Parts: sequence; C-alpha cells; structure tokens
Amino acid sequence: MSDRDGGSPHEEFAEVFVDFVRGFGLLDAETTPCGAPMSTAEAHAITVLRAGGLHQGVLGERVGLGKSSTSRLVDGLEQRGWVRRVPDPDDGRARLLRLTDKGREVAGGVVRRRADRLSALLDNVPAARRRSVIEALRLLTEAGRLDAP
Amino acid sequence: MSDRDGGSPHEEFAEVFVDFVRGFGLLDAETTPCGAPMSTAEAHAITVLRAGGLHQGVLGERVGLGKSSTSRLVDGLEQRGWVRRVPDPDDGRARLLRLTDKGREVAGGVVRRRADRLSALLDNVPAARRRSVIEALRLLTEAGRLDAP
DNA sequence: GCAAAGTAGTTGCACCCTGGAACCAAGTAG
DNA sequence: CTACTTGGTTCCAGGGTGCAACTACTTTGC
Repeated sequence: MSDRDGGSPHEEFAEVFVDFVRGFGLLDAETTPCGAPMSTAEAHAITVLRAGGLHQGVLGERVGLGKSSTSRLVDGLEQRGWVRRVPDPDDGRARLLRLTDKGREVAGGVVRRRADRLSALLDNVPAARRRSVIEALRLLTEAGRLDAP
Repeated sequence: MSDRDGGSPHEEFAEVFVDFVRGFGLLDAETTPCGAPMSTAEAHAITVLRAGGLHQGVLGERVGLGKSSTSRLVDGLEQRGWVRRVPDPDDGRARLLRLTDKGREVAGGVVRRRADRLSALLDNVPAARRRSVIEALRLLTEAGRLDAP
C-alpha cells in the first residue's frame, strides 16, 4: 500500500495536503489560539462547553485529555470565572460544568475569530470554486469518518 | 466581516472545516507522530532535513522553534544517531545539519506512514471526486498563501 | 442492609517541551 | 584593533501532561 508510481493522485494528494496543513499553520496552532490568553486545550474546552452542561470526564474525552489534566484545566477556567462546577443532582461524585455569562462571551469570541479567519480564507478562493471547495472538504471529512469510526 | 446570514457559504465552510480538522485529529496530532518514538517537532525536523544540509537557525525557523529549543531538539536527534552537526566551512560559528543514513531511513518511514494514511483517506473518497478534492486543497493552500505571505 | 467493587474527580510527583536571558565563539564594520 | 552583530549553547523558570495514590460516592451481589 505504500509504493505508488510517479505522479499518482495519491502522491499528489499527500503533497498538497501537507502543504496545506503546514501553510495554514495547523501544526503550530498553539501559537494563536485566538485573541484571549488561553491554551488551545482551554479554547477547545470552552467552545465544547458552549453546547451545554457536561460532566468533567466527558469534556476531557472530547478535548483529548486525561482526567487529571482535565481537572486542572477546569480549575483554570473556573478561576478566570468562565465556568462553574455545579454538583450533579443525579450523581454525588460528578460535577456538571456550565459556562458563565462571561465564559459564554469569551467562547463566542473564539468561535467568531476562527470563523473570521476561515471567511478570509474562503474569500481568497475564486467565487466560482467555493462551493466545490466546501464539497471537497465535506468529502474528506466523510472519508475520515470511514477510516476511524 | 463577522456577521453573516444563515446558511452562507462562509458559515458552511467554517463548520465543515472545523469538522474536518477535529475528525482527522489534526489538533491532537501530538498523539501519533508516526511510528518511531519522537515528538512532532522532531518528526517535522527530520522530514525538513531530508531536503539537505541546513543551518540550525534555519531549521528552527522552519519548525517554528526558538534557538534554544532547536539546539536541544538537535541534541536529541544527534544522540539517537539520526543527524550530525558538521562545521560550516564558510562560517566558523554555524553548524550544518546532515541526516545520517539511519536518520534518512527514519525520516523516510515518517513520510511513508503519513503518505499511507493520506492514501487511505483518499481511497475513501469516491474515485470520480478525487481530482476535484486535490484541486480544492490546492486552491485552499493558495488562498492561505494570499492571506499571510 | 452491608460489604466489595467500580466510578468521578483531586492531588502529588515526575517528565517533557518551551521561551527568555546570560553567555561564548566567530564574523563584520569602522 | 575595538565595537557590534550573529550562530549556538547553557541555565533557569513555567506550562502542560500522564500516572499513581487517594477521597467520596454509587452500584452490585449476597
């Protein structure tokens, strides 16, 4: 599965994919989380929390952290007044996480900045091609789901 | 530039883009650098070095590290026998970095694994759409270059 | 009921990676 | 020759992570 001939689409794809990821700075994404002073994990966390109250363990799973790291992550968010730990009425061990108003505002800012950046990116694609670019990304996302479900 | 109406292409693009990045695991890329035991920075470094001898500072720039971190990074690569620091004949201060045979082999493995994964991804895209997906990524890469050149 | 086993979360510890500052060696400008 | 710049290294501090041990609570089984 790994020896492919010269200009195969697969080789071309790998090349352009890597170019894209590097060019867009996805590898050093840590550098610009987006405006407010926070780590990528924190930014990821508050945007996940926008959806609604979650158990801490679930949040950790979504963000890709162990439970100790998640605990400390939430400590930080709580200290900044962005999130509250509410006791779960159904389970005395668990804590439900809820964004405060301020936290919701900060999370909104992160999402908005990201959308702005992506809008600017899309604006640089010729208008006639934009739908096809979106469709291609959708196909790729779908293809990724087939691979590791 | 940030208030867009309902189902605009920009909103759709942001959504599918984020889905793609998350789904493909680009954010937690640290987890699977690719086979051999190394950090993403190290993997990035040895693949960059495949091209040819570089000054340490240039490598750091490419990988996105400061000079102290780069120095330690190269220490590690050297200790594992993947790279040699050769004195630059034209500048007594500088060191040229050259991959050893073993290092070239390791770097090749990283590139090959990545290509394999991307091949698998592309294989999951309907054959008729593959060229258009590649073209779309090319357009996006180009669009990114226009933004931050 | 009640003890045993499992689960949610916290804390202590060690480790890795990073940047900034101080430093050394070598090139460059006057 | 002296001052300044530049490539790298080392020292130090800080952030982020996981693992293991621990607490508090819930669930299971007898």
